[in-house]
Order: sequence, then structure tokens, then C-alpha cells
Amino acid sequence: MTQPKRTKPRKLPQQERSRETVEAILIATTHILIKEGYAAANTNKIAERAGVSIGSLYQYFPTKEAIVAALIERHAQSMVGLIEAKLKSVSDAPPEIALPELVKVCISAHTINPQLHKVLIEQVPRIGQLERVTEVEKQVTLLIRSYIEDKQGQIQPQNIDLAAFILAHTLETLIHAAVLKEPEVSVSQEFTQEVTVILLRYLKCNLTC
Amino acid sequence: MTQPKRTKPRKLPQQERSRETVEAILIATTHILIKEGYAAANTNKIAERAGVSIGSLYQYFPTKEAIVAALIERHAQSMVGLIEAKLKSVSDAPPEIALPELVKVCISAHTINPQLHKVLIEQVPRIGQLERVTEVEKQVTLLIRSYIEDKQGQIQPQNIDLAAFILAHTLETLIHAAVLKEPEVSVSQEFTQEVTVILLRYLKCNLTC
Amino acid sequence: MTQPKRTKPRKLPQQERSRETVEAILIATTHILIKEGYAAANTNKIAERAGVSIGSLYQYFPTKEAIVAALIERHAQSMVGLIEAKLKSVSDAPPEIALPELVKVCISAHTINPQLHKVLIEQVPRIGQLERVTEVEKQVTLLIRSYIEDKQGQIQPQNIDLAAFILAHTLETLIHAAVLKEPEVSVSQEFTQEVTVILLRYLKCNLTC
Amino acid sequence: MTQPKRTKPRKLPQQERSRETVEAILIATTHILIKEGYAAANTNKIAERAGVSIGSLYQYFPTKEAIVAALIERHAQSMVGLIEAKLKSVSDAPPEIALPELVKVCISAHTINPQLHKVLIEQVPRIGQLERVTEVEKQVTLLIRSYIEDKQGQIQPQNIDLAAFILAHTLETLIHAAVLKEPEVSVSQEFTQEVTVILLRYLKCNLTC
DNA sequence: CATGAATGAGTCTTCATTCAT
DNA sequence: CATGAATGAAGACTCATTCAT
Repeated sequence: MTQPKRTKPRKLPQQERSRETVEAILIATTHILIKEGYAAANTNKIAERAGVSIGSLYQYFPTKEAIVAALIERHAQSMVGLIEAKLKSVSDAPPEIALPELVKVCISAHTINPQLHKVLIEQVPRIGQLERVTEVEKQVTLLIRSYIEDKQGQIQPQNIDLAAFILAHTLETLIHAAVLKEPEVSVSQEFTQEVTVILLRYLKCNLTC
Repeated sequence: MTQPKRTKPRKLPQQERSRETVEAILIATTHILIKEGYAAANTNKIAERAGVSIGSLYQYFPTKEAIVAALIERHAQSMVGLIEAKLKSVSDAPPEIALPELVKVCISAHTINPQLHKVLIEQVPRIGQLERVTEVEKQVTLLIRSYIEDKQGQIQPQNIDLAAFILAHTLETLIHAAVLKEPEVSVSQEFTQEVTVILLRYLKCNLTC
Repeated sequence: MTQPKRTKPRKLPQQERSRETVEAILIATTHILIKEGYAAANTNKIAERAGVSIGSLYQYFPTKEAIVAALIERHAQSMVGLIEAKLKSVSDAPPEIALPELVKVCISAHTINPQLHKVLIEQVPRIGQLERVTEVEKQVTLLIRSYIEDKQGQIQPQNIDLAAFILAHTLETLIHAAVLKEPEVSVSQEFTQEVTVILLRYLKCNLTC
Repeated sequence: MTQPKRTKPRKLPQQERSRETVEAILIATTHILIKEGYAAANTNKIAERAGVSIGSLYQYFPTKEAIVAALIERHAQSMVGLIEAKLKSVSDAPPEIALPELVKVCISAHTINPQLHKVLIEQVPRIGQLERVTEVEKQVTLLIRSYIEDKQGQIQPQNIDLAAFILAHTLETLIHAAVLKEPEVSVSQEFTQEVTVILLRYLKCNLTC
């Protein structure tokens, strides 16, 4: 594999103007990714679109990857943040209550910026620091794991790790695929219902029903 | 987005010698993708590794993308082929029999060349003809749809399209994620069991169990 | 300058089939030159369009330049041939009779294949054997020179060489420019008239009129 | 025909340093064109000869064609500039005075850089923006047209457009051909005289003299 | 002699990154 | 710190020509 690159921001913006510059760079990158794709997102174009000189861009980001990594970080944070908050608020509720809520908030999370999400998933190579595109899934797995850990005894699956893996990936990828491929379906009541159903039955039913 | 590139093979090899050349190019590309990643797979390197001149490479593939597209095509074909064959052989069996078989064959399909599969999914940008990386999912969705269409009445979900979408994506992505992230888990009896369970309960249980 | 290349046909076609092959190559080249320009006329494309293998093409022409040179040769021959014949038939006529005829035949010559003529003049680099694109002008200059040499005493200009140069180039380039840039004008009676006029007055009038 | 290429300069040099870079590129290109011909003028060689990196070259010129187009533009400008200035200064003079001046200045214009002119005319394919090699003729035609338009009544030809076409092309191509093919002749008094004569008689004499 | 597979030097062009001002 | 000019390694692709079959 290609050798890993530095991705930590070179310096943290401390003054107001610096923060604006960083912001402009990230916004420009987002626009270019969405409109023209990852291959077209080169640093010169980003700098130009951001209204910043290429020199300034490299003041704040050591490499091109660092810019995209920062974007991924932010995007993942806002998605996971939503889900985390909701899971906390329903942590004591039984699955019948919690799961529908979780499905809904997960759809919301995928609707924050679906175009950006699509590009990050489909075009950004999962290499080096850019592997973090899948951060969301990892985080959600952990959150779900700690939720079902509390409910042991009330649920069917015995292997908590495996159950969390299955729940998280099923949730994530069903919603992800639906939002990207069937946008109208993904916002329908029926879709939310069916996703809830598959998860709930897995958690609660016994094999023979 | 960037404009799509030609991906149709430039000319079909007619003599034995040239068929070997094409084969060598595809094998070399596979090796490089696996060992060094998509970014490192440039046409000069591919030609060199294939023991073929760069000119010969371009006799048969008009662009770099076309080579990868051909590889995707082949790989998807062999995966879908396996699954299709199995689904045919169990088309009359009830879900309790058919699903475990389907899960097993799907794991086999993902084990044909998991390293290649990983690179194709994680690093190849889904742009232009390269979108076909997701061909497998589309095909599997269709196959599953026609399977459950026959079983209407014996199963819970009413909306066949939605059910096929959910079953196929759950199957595909659970196995995909497991093979890539937890290879040992993915081959365990327990994993096969759990995937079967989530699918089967979705198909057969009623909400309240 | 780039070093000169062989342009003599490698071997003369002696059997019928060979002559057909050469013919096909020249026709294909003409088509490509006209439709796609000189830059697009590569030997592989020519061979393909001619329905001949690239190997056969090189049986008859040692280089790409040789093909174009042969084309130029032919085209120039047919143009000069026309003009030569006419000048012979009017060699004894006085300028008042001969010049209008010459202008007319020269327009005809430029109408043999104006598209090819345009490409040969505008796109083929006058380098190596390809310099012969201007063959027509040289030949016409010689023909006109020998015509006016006979008429010394009846005409104004004293320096025969210079007069021939001026007459030939004026004739050639006026007609060439008109055919290419103003095709409708070039076939008008008025245009023929004016070209005749400028040549005739140069030959016959004295400076002060 | 091959699709036209971008020829607009990519970005205008803003600092002194970059203006020098552009200048160096154009000078290097001129040298290479003259010494080695159009076919040898590739961007790497131009950059090297200019003492500039290939990257810098592409900062200012999007394609190889754009460099040559800029050169043509400049060259045509300086030629037309000379002729235009002279025609202005003799715009009120009668043809007997104006034409000899025009012929002289036109010879001067062709002598600005005859070697470059030769290459531009003989080797640069008149395709896309490179068609502008013939810009000089168009401009001269317009200038002459407006000159003779004022003189209507004092001159023979009735069709001003046709007369301008004939005068301009005769002037241009006679001088062009002479400068290229017979350099010594082109600077002789006799040549200037004869060109003036052919133009003047066309303008002023009646057919029968 | 025909075929078409193979060759590889040669070009154009991009883009991440550095550095002088 | 900002600017933007400059860099050059790297990679995609073409095409005249040769050569094995």
C-alpha cells in the first residue's frame, strides 16, 4: 500500500481569521467533491474556490489527504453525534420503543448531507487516514453494543459482540443504500417500519417464532 | 463529475497469443491492486508486471479504467454465478431450507478472492463504468426478489420489492463487512447461523412473535 | 529540421492484386485526410480503412510520408496535366485568347478535388518529400514561362523569369484562395473575368496606360 | 477534423517574474520552430530551451497549440500593424503614389522574421485557432477594401469586394512567395517595381489599354 | 506475401508541494 | 502570514514500425 501521509492539521487556527480560512477550505472542498467528484478535487482548485492562496491552504493542512480527512471527521462526528444523543435518551427504554427511534434518527443522520456522504463512501479510497470514512459504522456498533449489553436477558442473541455487529451493519447499510439508491423509499413510513421490523425480530423473536 | 471514460475493450483478441496477453494484463492488475492498491495501479506498471509492452496493453484496453472494469466484470460474474446456481437449485425449497444455503453460498462467493473484493469495494471510485462494483448487489436483489415472489403467502412481508431490497442488502453487507473486518468470524458456524436467523425471522415471524 | 525519410514506393505493384492494394490505400488516405485531417491520418487507421493489414501497407510504402507523397504526386499530376494540355492547345494564340482559357482551366484544375487540395495545402507540413505540395506552382511557372518566352516583343515585361513567377503565382493563389474561401465567387463569370483582367493588363498594358 | 484545442492563455502573468517566463517560452518556441521545425517543437523541449519547468509552461498555456497560437497572434499583429500604419498615412494619396508605398511596406512586413513566417505558413497545420496564420491576409483585405472604397470613380474595377480580394491576395502571395523562394529577388528594386505594376494596371488601366 | 500482434520511444499534461517575495 | 510563481515527478496514451506466424 502507499505509505501513510500526515493528516493532522498543521496548526490549529487560533485567531478568528484563521478559523474562517479553514472553514472556507472545507466548504470549498465539500462543494467540489459534490459537484465534480474526488478525482477533480485538487488542492489548487480547492484553494481557488475557497478564495485563498495555495500557500495559505498549506499553512493549515499539510497534505491534500488532511483536508479530506478533516471533512470526514466532521461529517462522521455530526452523524454519530445525532445517533449518540438519541441512544442516550432511550437507553432505558425497551427495544420496542428504542429501535424505532434509532431507525428514525439514523435516517436523519444520513440525510444531513447525503451527497457528501455518497462521495465519501463511493469515491474516497479507504486508505491511510481516509479509512475513517467507515468511522460511523464503528461508532454505531459500539453504541449499540453498550445498549444491548444492558438488555441481556430480555433479548435472544447470546453473543453480544456478534449481535451488535449484525444490528449496526444492518441498520447502517440498509439506510445508507436506501438513501442513495431509493431516496423516496428511504423517507417513507413503510421503510422505517420494515427496518425496525427486521432489527426487532432479530432481537426479540425465538427462532421458531 | 468528471466525464466518463471509455471502458469497452478496444478489440477482441483473435489469436491465441493475444488472448494470453489480455489474460496476463488482468492477472498483473489483480496482483498490483491487491499488493499495492488502486492508486499504485498505473498502466506502465501493469504492463511491466504483465511482461507486456505498454503498447500491447493499449491494443486491448482503451483506458486504465477499462482494465479495472473488465476485472470487476469478471469478479462480479463469478460471484453472481455461484449465488444464482444455488438459488436455482433451492428455488422450490421453503425459506427454512433455502436461506441457510443462500447464506453459505454467499459467504463462499465473498471468499473467491476477498482481497480483490476488498480493494474493488474500498478503493475503486464508483464512477462511470466502475460503478459496476455494486453489480453484485443489484443482481442478488433480483434473484432474491424472484425467489420470494413465488413464496408470497408463506411469508410475512407484503411489499415484495422492499423485502427483496432489505434481504439482499442485509445478506450482502453483513457478509461483506464480516469477511473484510472479521475474517475469522465470517467463516464460523455461529456467524452463518446468526445471519440466517436475522433473515429468516424477518421473512417468517409476525411482529409480536 | 527532422531528417528526411524514404518516400519512394518500396516496390512497384506488378500484379493486379497489388495494384488494387495500393489503390485502396491511397483512397483510404484521401478519405481520412478529407474527413479527419492530416493529424488523424495514421498508418493503422489507413490500413484498416483500406481493408488491408498494416503489414501489407508497409509492403508497398516504406513510411507514412511515402503514402502522402504519392497522393500529392497524383493530385499534382492531374492538376498540372489539365493545365499543360490547355496551354499546349493555345500555345500559338495571343494572350487575349490564351489567358481566359488558362484561367478557366486553372479553376477546373482546382475543382478536381478541392477538399483534398485544401488539406494538402493547409495541413501537410512542407518538409522532406512532402515539400512537393507546391509542385503545382513550380510546374505552372515553367509552363507559363515557356508560353511567354515565345511572345516576347508582343508583351510588356522584359524579365521573362520574373514575369512568369508573377503570372503563375497570381493565377494560382487567386484561384486557390477563391476556391477555398469563396467557393461561389470562384465559379462566377465575374471572377474569371477579373482574374483574366489582372493578368492580361500586366502582360499587355504599358505603365501609364 | 480533430476536435479543436483550447488556445486561450490559461492565466495572465501578474508579476514581473511571470511575464518574463511567458516571454522566455515564446522566444524559445520561436527558436525551435525556426531551427528544428514544427514537428520538433514539443512542450518539454520548449520548456527546457526556455529555462523554465514544464509545469510553469502549463501555468500559462493550456496546450501546445496555445503557445503557437500566441506566437502567430504576435507575428500577425506586427505585420498588420506596419501595413496599417502605412495605409493610414497614404489614405488620401492616389494609387500611383500609394501602391508603391504599400508594396514596399508589405515587403518590410514579410521581412520582420521571414524564417518564422515560413515555418508558420508551411508547417503549422491550419486547424482550430491555428487557422489564424492567415489572419494577415484577412486584415490586409479589409484595409485595402476601405482604401479603394474611397477611390471609387478613379479606378476601373466596379466590384469593390472582389477587387479588394484580388489586390490583397495578389500583393500578399506574390511577396510571400518571393520572400520564401527567391529571397534575393524579393528585395530587388525590379521586383518591387513589377508588383506595383501588376496592381496598378489592374486598378487604373482599361481593358484595351 | 498477408496478417495482426507486439513494440517502446516519445508526448502531452496534471497536480501536490515548495519557496521566493 | 499571505501570495502565487515555480517545480518536476509521474502517468496516460499514441503511433510509426517491426516481426513472428
